[in-house]
Amino acid sequence: MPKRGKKAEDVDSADELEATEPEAKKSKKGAAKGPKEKVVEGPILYQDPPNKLTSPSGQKYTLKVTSWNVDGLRAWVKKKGLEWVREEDPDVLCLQETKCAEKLLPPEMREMPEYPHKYWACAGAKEGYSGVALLCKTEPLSITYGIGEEEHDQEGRVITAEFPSHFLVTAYVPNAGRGLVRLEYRQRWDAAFRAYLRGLDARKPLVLCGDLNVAHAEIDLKNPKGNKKSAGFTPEERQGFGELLTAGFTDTFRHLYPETPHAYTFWTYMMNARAKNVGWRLDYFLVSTRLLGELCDSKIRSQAMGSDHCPITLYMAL
Amino acid sequence: MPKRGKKAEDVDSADELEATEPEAKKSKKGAAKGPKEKVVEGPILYQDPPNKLTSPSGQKYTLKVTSWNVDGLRAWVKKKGLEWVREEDPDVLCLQETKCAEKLLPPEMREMPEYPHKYWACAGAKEGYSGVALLCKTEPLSITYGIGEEEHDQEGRVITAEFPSHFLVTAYVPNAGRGLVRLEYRQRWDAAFRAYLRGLDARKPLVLCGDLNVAHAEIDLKNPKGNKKSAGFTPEERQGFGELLTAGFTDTFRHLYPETPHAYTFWTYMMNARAKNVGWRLDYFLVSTRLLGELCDSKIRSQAMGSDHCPITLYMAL
DNA sequence: CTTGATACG
DNA sequence: CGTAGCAAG
Repeated sequence: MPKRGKKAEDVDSADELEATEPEAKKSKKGAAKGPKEKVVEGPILYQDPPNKLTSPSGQKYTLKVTSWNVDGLRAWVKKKGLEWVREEDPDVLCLQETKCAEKLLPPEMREMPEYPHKYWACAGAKEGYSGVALLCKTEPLSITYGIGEEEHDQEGRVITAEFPSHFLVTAYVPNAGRGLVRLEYRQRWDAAFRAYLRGLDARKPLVLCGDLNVAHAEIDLKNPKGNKKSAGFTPEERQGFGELLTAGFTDTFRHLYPETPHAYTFWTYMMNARAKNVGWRLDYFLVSTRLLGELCDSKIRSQAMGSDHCPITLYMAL
Repeated sequence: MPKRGKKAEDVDSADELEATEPEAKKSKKGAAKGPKEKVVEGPILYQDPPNKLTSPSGQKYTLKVTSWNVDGLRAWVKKKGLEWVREEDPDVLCLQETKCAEKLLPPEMREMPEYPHKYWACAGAKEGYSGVALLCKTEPLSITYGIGEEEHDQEGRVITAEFPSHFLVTAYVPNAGRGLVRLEYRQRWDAAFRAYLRGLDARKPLVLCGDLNVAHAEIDLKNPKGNKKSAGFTPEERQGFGELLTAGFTDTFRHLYPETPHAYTFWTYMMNARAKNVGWRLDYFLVSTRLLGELCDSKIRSQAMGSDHCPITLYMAL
């Protein structure tokens, strides 16, 4: 991800550059054009297609899940995040980066009668860091926190809900950090998390959602060239994601839309990145590959504001 | 000063109490009144009288000084503090609690062609703590920083400007702290500062302004009873102020308005204290007592917003 | 309640 | 750029 104080690694045209670049650009590719024409290159936005509500075999969806990295639950609530959720009305709501101890939850969040079953995981040590939540309309058979490994379960990053037909896992995968200071730890995490998911998958098929903190392929971020050494797009992290797919899981969005570019779920707050759609796809729904017959749609709700990530929604006919 | 999380020590009627108190109050002091009358006890505000621009002997003022604890220069600039200053247009502007390293000064502050002579004192160790400034229209003969004692000169609290007829000292006196953790240090400061001022005063008469972080007498704060153990109103601090007066200096505001109550220069941001005028007089103009013949007026600009303190202005015919 | 510095992203 | 916690007032 882009670093502070550096020259916009992931921004094709920073505001400062726009002023000087155009002449050179036009002289190259606009050679045939008349000198009067003013080239206003608007940002390439992404238009999510209409929701497909049936599975390949024509079954109507029975499960709607929304996942959102809220980047601070309290600020997100103030920015009307909950109103968007009420409109979307998923059966299960998964939140990442809540950054909020349970006792400090906003009352509006505590209430939510639509979701009587609420589960919170918070960072043990550092208050206001990490943290995930899972809210359900119907009660899960069971809930577990973490992935069963001491080293990886101190930061409130994973909640697993067991339902009759499947597991639902929500995760906030550790960021490799500025200067990749935590890349080595991230690789250990990736291996442990993969093993955890394999274990679940051996019992029941699963749905995994959340901020996996990696853009898998070049198509998954605006500026792949400039970010090969940035947290979230290193070869190590990308390969970790690849191994997850190899282990029997499928990236639902990319499965359904294998060639669709400019589909991102995160934009740095810096440099007006969101307005320019200079983003990354870091948030995913992965499913056990044997669930693909039940997959209806995997959506990116780019319009929803309130965080530096946007929400994503999955429809399954389970 | 009032403490966090406690029940408004200095607030006569907290919002929560207002709802329940009136009945009891009315039955006592409103016994003769009809039951229909609704007693709306508005806060007792302070109305600063019109500026007196001449000295007792009838000389027009020649020096106008404004002092303001800005509680963070950068936030204060954003809140249009400078626009108020431009309107007030003093000859010398003294600021306390700038909380800003010189290199981080807002450009608007750097400019200010009205004040070509600008002097900044910042805390050496802790960035964004303490700090005072002195801005002049005419160049002082000399400027010194601190009070000449190592122990007391690490936090950017004093600037002294020498002019032909007088010294001008601006100070941000150390707060005794929550739980009076720094009261002992404060007493050492008071003694050292007093000695410093005595030394100056032996050379030329002086004007001292700034946040002296003490309410001298009961008239100088809303709730004297409840604050005898609060920083800013302990016997130790009050006595320190008394000794300053004994040393040959006069509190100009109180000299001119010996009986005027509800005249404050600070209100905690908490509990809506300013709207209720639950405040303290912590900001002063003291002058060498032999300058009283040249004193025109000492004003409290309670309406000026942008900080938890308001500015004060002195007019002298020097 | 509000400021600013710092950690993290 | 923006959200946290913290220290200080």
